[in-house]
Amino acid sequence: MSVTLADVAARAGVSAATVSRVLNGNYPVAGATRRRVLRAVEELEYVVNGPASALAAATSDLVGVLVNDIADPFFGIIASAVQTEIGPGGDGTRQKLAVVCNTGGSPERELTYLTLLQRQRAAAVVLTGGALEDEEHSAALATRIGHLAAAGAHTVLCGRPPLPGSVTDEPPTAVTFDNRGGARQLTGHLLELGHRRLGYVGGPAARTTTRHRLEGHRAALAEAGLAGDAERLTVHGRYDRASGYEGAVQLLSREPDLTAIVAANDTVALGVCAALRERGVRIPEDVSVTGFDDLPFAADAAPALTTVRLPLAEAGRIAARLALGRDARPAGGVTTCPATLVPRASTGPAGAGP
Amino acid sequence: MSVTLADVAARAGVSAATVSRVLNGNYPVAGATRRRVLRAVEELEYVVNGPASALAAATSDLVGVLVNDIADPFFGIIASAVQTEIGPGGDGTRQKLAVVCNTGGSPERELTYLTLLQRQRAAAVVLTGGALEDEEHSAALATRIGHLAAAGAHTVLCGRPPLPGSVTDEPPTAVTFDNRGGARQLTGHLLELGHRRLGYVGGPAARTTTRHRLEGHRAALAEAGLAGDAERLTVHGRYDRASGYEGAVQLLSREPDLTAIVAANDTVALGVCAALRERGVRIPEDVSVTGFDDLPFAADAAPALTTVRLPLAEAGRIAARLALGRDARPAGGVTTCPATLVPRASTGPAGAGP
DNA sequence: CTGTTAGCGCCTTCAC
DNA sequence: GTGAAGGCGCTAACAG
Repeated sequence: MSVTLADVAARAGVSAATVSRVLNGNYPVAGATRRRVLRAVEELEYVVNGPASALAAATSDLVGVLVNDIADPFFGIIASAVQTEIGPGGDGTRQKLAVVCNTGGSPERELTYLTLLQRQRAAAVVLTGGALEDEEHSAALATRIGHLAAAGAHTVLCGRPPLPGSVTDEPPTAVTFDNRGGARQLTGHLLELGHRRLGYVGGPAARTTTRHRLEGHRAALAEAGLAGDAERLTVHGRYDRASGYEGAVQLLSREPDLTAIVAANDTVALGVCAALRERGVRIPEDVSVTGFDDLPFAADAAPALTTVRLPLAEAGRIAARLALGRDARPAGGVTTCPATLVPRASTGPAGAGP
Repeated sequence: MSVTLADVAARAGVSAATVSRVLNGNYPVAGATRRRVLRAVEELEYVVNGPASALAAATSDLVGVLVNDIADPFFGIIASAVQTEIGPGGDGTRQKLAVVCNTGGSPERELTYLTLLQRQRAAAVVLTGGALEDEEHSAALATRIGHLAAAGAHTVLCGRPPLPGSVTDEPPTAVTFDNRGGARQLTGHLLELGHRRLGYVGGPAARTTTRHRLEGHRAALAEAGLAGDAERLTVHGRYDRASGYEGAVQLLSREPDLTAIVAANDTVALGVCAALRERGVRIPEDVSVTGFDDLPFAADAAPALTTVRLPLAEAGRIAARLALGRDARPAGGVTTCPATLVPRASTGPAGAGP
């Protein structure tokens, strides 16, 4: 049916092995021979059979990228960076393809996809997004990652802390964000502006990202002697706009005198803003609002969001290089990306509250 | 090294063929046998070798998704829908994996990726985003799609018009957006508000999406007897924020009395808004601004963007089903998704201009 | 530098 | 309903 290596070999008057060598460029071949082979490839419009070569070589050109939801720019930006790094124009290495898997934040799907990637003999895997904090799941994850490693695929965590790691194996490499530090700075910024009653709309409980950001927030509060109310002024939700809306409404009913609301991320912050606007609360005159991540839309929101910038693309790039073994594993296995406070119009001096 | 079909077969006391049948569920196997096999699979933690089965079966579980840039929510939303449709929870069919390819809008990369997908023996391909209007490229594209088809992979265009199509082969299926109609409505809305001097910041020239939106705009203008100025008041750029910014500046210098600016899409519109804001031009009191696509951030921009909603997720879903052959090819091969005007705060009655 | 020889692990007729 | 056997197209030693 379709043209094979053997066809090319016949046409070029060489053996299949030689054609393979030319195509993979990992073995010396005489210039003239190489040219003849390449011409035959052209003429026959030969296209390598990926599965066949993956079978024989026991590795494929696929790189798995697990994300919560690729429609969310947070993940889109990371995935885009990964794909750029592994894609065309890369150094000598073969073009790799990114297999994007939406887990929807579900731990089971995370495991399922890891197995599916193992089945494909993926060359590497980048596992993004905050992790569920659950012993059992972590263990299951470690097992899957171990299987992948056994098959030669490095797994790199991106945006999640390193796994506990068994005693024998070295835990997978991780690229993390300084969520704690960023959150600390952010709340510090509000405190400096004179805010004393701060609400917090967090992400889903039992997620590393959620916890770290909340910890940073609490740390800043504690430093200012405001730890007492923290618990009462915290609500949890999902990382979406609706959660921000609901969270703001709830916080306002719990504490009508709030002068600031810290949101789990930019998207949640938009929901918070929407709720406030609907109630005629001015931002930031009455209530200041902050986001997290500094996604592209944050600068264009109404008002422009004060937030914390995370170098998402950079992290994706690093994770990809690490996963492919292009860069050496850092000591300790963890690379931490800095978080930067970005003050904008959504925060201002503490006023009287709504 | 790793456990194979044969190992499972041995453990279950059956032949490899039987195990294969159980795993693929496409052949009758006695209940007891099936259970024994499944147990052996569990016990051995057997994971199918994807490349091997792809080689033998001459088809893989991969579905290609070509996008301009997965970091752009426009594409992220479509890709997410595709991935959801082909992913877990699907009907009986095997879990498929999405291979996301960033073309960056480059025609060469588009071709390269198509070939790479052919090499992987992809089961289907969804080609999103506006197309370059160029005979030669269209022909090359048609050829590649033909090769893919020969290998059993349907290609579905999503968000781009059907390819010319050779005489012999039927052209690939397409899911398109009513860009022309949407643009017509949008400009009609501005005209109704009394605007007469409208600027247009378009996307890259020679792209179908760009042209269709511009045509809709011009059609509305012509209907109102305003075709004369259209050419002079149009600038082209990329589909990004910076282009919107530059475009607005340029338009304003060409025609200081503009009362409305129509942007190629929401992202460009944000750039336009930023430029206007910086110059102290009020939106919409002085100048109205419109976007296109209705991406999630449009509602939260400052001010909320009047735009045209495109059912992106729906389109992605449909394209995926068509590509996998889950749904029948519609008559004519083209499914058109409607575009809906979404009036928000960024447009208002025509004032005196800036 | 190039050809020969074995598989890689699975699917799929074909028999039974 | 199940087993046996051949081959999918390529790579990787091993010779030469």
